[in-house]
Amino acid sequence: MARTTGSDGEKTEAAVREAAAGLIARYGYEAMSMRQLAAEVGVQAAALYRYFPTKEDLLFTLMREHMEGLTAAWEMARPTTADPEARLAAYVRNHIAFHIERRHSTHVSNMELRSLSHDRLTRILRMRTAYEKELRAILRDGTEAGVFSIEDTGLTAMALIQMMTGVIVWFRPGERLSVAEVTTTYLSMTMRLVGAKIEGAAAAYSAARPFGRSAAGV
Amino acid sequence: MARTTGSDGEKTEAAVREAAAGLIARYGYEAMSMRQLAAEVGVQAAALYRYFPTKEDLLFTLMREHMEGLTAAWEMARPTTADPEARLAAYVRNHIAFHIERRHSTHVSNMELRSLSHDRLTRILRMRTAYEKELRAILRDGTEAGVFSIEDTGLTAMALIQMMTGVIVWFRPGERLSVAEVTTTYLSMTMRLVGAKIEGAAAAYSAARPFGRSAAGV
DNA sequence: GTAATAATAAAACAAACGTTCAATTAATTC
DNA sequence: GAATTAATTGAACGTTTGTTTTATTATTAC
Repeated sequence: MARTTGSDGEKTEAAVREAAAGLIARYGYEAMSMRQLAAEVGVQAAALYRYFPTKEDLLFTLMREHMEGLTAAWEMARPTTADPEARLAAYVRNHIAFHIERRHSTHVSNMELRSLSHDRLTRILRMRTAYEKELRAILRDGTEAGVFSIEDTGLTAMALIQMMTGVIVWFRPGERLSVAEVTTTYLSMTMRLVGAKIEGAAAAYSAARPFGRSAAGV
Repeated sequence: MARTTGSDGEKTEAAVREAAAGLIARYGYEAMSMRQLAAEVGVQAAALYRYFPTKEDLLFTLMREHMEGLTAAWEMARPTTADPEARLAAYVRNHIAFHIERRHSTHVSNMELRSLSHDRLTRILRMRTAYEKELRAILRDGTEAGVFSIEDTGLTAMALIQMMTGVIVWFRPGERLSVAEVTTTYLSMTMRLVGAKIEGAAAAYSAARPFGRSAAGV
């Protein structure tokens, strides 16, 4: 056989991306074979090469789009206010919502960096650094304004990001806690961790913002 | 050739473990070939099978010994006092020290769980759960005693562990910060995160820290 | 309806994989 | 010093890997 009835390049490519993210998240990049991926999509392995020249190109595409999506989400969510607490709350909300929503690509982007070529690794890390820099700026501003008490901005930023991203390791939608509850708790922990001066600030923020991305699911 | 001069089973096995931890941490379990590992050790691939029947046995051994080591280290470090703050401080210190000291096997144990068979995965996860349970007990005791203010014990435990273990992602010995400095800062962050009631409690525990109080605001 | 193009299948490739086996030599035992 | 055991090599096995090539069919354009 050859071209199949109803076949469509765009649909196939999208199916490949989604299946790849799922398989790599579950089994790992090296462990996922192109034949396994093709079977998941419902095509032959050779068909994959119409969309991605190599396996690594596929991996890189997933990672690049993950980082572009994260950056874009933050640019949408970033508040205009200069208030460090409000900005930090927005950062936490956006980060958790995005990563829970895209668990698979988050796993891929965090665990499979070592499978990228040097150049591509550099490109992904540059995007990641730029994103983290936003958090450091918030922490620095807050410290200088006296609303946070932080010992080391860079170290605190890393600790916060590890803590927040770690949600995807144990969080499963539909279990004990909702996304909104998790986000609220993480927001409180974050505010205490950075020593936010105003007591109950976290609670105030979580009460005042029932919208936001998908945080309002309950 | 056959047996080489000065060859010793115990030494070779130790060399295999160490080289395997390093290679798996750097390239991943699936990406590391037995030939690559053998070359690192300085033997032929077939020689590895004298010590580990399969590649997965090797992985499992690394993980089991990592968890056994972590458990043993905590049993040594666990204080006899009932004071939740002292116990939490000891837990944080032990966790960070152990994971920085064993970066490679930590990477292996955290990233390669999916390559274990079902039974072995269960065994490793059981050990891990038991270790994490200790932290939850401390947090619960502290909350009941009124010295911590925590919203969700289980969630806080996961957040803390992710935060602490995340150190190995960015920490490199001999760079900007020493192990002692990192530990001190993480201890402060932890105490604030759990809402330790006694103001300055974190500072008290880190009284011996080698740098100033609000040193790095930049 | 016919020509052009897009999408896929089927088969094949060399390379690399984990693992096994027989042969061989070093160290140990008595 | 002969017999035994421990440690390792070198070659080979059957699979599986990512990828390429060629042929074939569905869809689109005119």
